[in-house]
Amino acid sequence: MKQNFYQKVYEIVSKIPKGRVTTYGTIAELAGSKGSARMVGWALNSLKSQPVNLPAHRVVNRNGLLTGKHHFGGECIMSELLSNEGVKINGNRVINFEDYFWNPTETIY
DNA sequence: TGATTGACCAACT
DNA sequence: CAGTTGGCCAATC
Repeated sequence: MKQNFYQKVYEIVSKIPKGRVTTYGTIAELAGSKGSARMVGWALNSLKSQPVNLPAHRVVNRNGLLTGKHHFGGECIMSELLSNEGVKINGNRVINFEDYFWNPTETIY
């Protein structure tokens, strides 16, 4: 069975290593639709009602900004989680984002 | 079924 | 610098 966009998103996000972050656009691209970064957010949004536990806090926007922080149930939750894993956060942005950036294609291959 | 929305991205005004 | 527009695709109303 072909994996849907959702399925791919879940798969990729669940594979994000601790202390790393990735972007919606990258996930969307790997999932098969580059322009569908919004769908990634949609998928993650559905996670709130699902029994799975994906590190969605490790997914940030293209600029390394924590755009989804408000959807974690709080404004500090996302930054707290990331900083707890070793990812330094400056307000709503990941410090040294390029250095923390995780490329799914390298791990999933 | 049609219209709206959505945790984005890029470009333009 | 802030606001708008177009694009992308699927879910929800």
